[in-house]
Amino acid sequence: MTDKNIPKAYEPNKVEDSIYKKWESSGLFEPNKKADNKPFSISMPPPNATGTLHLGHAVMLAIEDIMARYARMKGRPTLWLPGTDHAAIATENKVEKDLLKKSKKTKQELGREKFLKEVNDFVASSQNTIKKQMRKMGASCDWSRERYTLDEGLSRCVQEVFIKMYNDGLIYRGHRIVNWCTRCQSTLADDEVEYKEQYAKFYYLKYGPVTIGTARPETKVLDKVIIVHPDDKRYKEYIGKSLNVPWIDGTVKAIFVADKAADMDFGSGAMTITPAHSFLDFDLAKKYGFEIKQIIGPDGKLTENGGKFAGMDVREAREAIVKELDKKGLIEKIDENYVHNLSVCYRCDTPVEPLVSEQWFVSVDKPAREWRNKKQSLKKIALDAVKSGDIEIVPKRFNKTYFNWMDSLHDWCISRQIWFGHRIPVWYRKNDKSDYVVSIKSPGKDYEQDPDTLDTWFSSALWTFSTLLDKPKKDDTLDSWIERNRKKGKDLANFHPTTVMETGYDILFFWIARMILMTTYVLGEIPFKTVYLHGLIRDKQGRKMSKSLGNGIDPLDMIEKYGADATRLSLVLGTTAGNDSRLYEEKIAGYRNFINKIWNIARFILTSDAKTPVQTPHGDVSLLADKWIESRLQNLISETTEHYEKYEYSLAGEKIYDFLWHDLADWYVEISKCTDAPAGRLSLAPDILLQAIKLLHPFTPFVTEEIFQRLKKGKLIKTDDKFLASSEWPKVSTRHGAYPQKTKPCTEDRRSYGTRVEQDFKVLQDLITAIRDMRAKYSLPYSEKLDAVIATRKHKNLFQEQELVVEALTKVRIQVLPSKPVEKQNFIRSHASEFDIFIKLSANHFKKQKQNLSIEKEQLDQYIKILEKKLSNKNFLQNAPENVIKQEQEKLQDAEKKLKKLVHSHQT
RNA sequence: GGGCGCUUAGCUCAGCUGGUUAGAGCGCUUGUUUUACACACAAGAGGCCGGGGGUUCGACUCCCUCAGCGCCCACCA
Repeated sequence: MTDKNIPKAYEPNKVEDSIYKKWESSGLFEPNKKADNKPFSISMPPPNATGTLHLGHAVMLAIEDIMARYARMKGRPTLWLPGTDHAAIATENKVEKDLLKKSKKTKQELGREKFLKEVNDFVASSQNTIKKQMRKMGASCDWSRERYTLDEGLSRCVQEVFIKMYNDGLIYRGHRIVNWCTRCQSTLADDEVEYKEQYAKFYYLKYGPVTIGTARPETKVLDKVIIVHPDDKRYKEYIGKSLNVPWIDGTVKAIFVADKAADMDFGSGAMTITPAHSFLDFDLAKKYGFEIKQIIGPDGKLTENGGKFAGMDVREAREAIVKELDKKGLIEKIDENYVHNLSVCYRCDTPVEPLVSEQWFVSVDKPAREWRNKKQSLKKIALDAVKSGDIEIVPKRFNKTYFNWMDSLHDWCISRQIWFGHRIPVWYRKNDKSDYVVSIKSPGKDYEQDPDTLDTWFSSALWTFSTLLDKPKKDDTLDSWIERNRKKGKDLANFHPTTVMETGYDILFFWIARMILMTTYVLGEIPFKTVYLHGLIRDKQGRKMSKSLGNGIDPLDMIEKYGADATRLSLVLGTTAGNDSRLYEEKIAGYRNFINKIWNIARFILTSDAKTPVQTPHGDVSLLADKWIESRLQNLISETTEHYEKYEYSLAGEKIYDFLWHDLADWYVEISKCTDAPAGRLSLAPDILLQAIKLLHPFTPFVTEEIFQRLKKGKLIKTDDKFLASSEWPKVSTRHGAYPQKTKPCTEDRRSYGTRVEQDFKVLQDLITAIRDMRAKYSLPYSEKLDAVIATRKHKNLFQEQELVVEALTKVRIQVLPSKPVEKQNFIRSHASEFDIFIKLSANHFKKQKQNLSIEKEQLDQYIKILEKKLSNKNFLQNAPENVIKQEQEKLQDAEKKLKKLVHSHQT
């Protein structure tokens, strides 16, 4: 069978989309019900519904697709569940900005309902973009089960979980200090705050008999408690006393309190506290029962407590207050070079104000539920899930990071003062906030729903199981709903806990930790058995990719230019779990070349008519090359399967790459080209290629599928599989009379790696390379046929057998002898450890070679003499700088080495 | 301050539980229109595996230490 209609170069954008469509419509992305192995499931970390595909998504999709495709081919019912995230603050911010630009209106002006309609419209229109882009990547996820964090089922789940937690006393409303973004007008969780180092003025202020330091004088208006360390001798006399102190807005009555919170070595060792605007001070105030008075309001302006500064925004107030302090002579000095960690909002970069506010919290320390026969807190359970080994984190070192974070976890503030998201299912009686009902439906007309929404991570935390639940019934409670879904045949029963959670290490805390926290609570089981963390993609210099630096790479551009397969390889190969990797275009181009290489191996096989296809794997394989490639393939299958199992995708991919290019293409195909072997021999190529592209398919689904279809159409392989994507994973076998597997190093002789066949073939390769080397060194073009004598005892039979192969690949006719030829005239020689090569040249040619040699040798000799003379010159040695002498010595050594080599290789 | 990672060829990186001659891609040098591929082929150059010390028959690999780079967490009034 031949097919001459194959493009010379693989053209990904001509085939990828249609291949994807065929896969998707065939239903192969849905779990195979006939498969009877243990199920494999993976929840896709949902990209933001309004985002576009970036490299972070691309890596995620590439790795997860590898996992899913591998599992599928291994015969496991495989579910990779896709979805999108409403990304509350991020989306709301975006729409807010657009709105302001478009119609110069704020969201408040528009009103809640209309604004939410805007947001939902925007989501609906942009959601499809990212879904299309995910398909471009080749992601084999089950679109029939696609979910959205704000869809009906998930919203219900979120609210039901809230209610359950409230009833269990795990969600409470509290007046506490929180991080407040004055731009978003909302609270932020601890980990939604970022810190930016910057220079700030640091003021030393006279406060009665002591000096206090601060970078934020505007918060200090009402300060009247001085904390000093109990062991601090300087302030011993004051402890417990109170005195009148002239201060910003008149005189305040200040008291001294001893607490170890004060650092004796920092500043003056004395500090005043601002309970309403500092986490540490808030705790101290609670501890001692001090008054907590708000100075800064949610609008970022000073409240009426700020006296004459009330109404000023923070910056203004700072200036005014510093002026006032200066006027009163209370400024001792100002340090201009103070490095300050400014806290900013992770979404909009606005400085964050810690302030006291009434919010909803999840308690992580209260006893929550039974876990291993003991009632334990959310935190304890989440710690145990990893400590016990039930959840395995890859790479392991992130266990420690996880424990550290979990250990120091505080109660989680879950209410956000934004509109887009899951509204808190709490209803207040009008005019009385303390009279409220927690329920999904309104309890009555005189009730109003809490205007706040839930932290976006609250819904994400339920992702692995909430996406597997069926449609809730009207009167379902969380428990009845879950109970029903635990029944045999239901997705939750089949696929939860999920097998793997794959994501970037940057959201270990945001997401992974919270999923563990919430899922163990709701279901009493872990959300996933393994967490695989990938690293971040950086540019070639190792910098983060960002819009402002303009160093970003758009994965879609790369797919367009080089194909999805090449793009995927560039994101997975040469990387390891948990480590960042660098990406640049040449790297992708390199993998494009590889894809093209595979294409051309297939093209060769498809277009060469000399070979009879192998109908069935058979035992009659007697040629060394056949045995060798078969042995290599079997090793490849066993090695790469092991790597896949251990999540070592980079290693697996590189080994397949190496096999296809450097074993199959460079040697097997080359040999098969030039041997006039009997039909049926050297014709394993189609089958070997098939096995290899199966192994590679999870990495490069498109090109391998395209090749498979063409091999099938050309009847070069025997298969009933509709798609390569749904074919069976290769198994290690001894078919084709393959030799036994390469084993671990033997105990008695560690040098005897590999099989006999592979060793023999290696020697053959060495011989061919050595002859080619001689051709290059002596400038002997391949157009000139040559004769050579190979002297070897050890490999006499091998070389004699492989005479034709050697001749075809080197254009040198060889004669194999057990010893060196007697007549050595006109021979050039090369020596290897187990054989010697003597190539016969014509008398003329030989003379020319000798001349070349002698000229080169003479030049080197002269150079060495000069250097030696220089280095024995006392003057030079005494006066020249050390590094120059060293350089000269090195030059001499190099030259001597070169000469030795030259003489050696030209010996006749 | 606490924790973690990295340092291997010019560049970007592999190298699993210690064991052949330390590998790959790109780049470089030389040659080649060899009937799959110039997105190619062939050959080659290039490495005290960050420094020092230790364990071992044997260390890129394990331990200690120093140096440089990077990340995460905490956060100082």
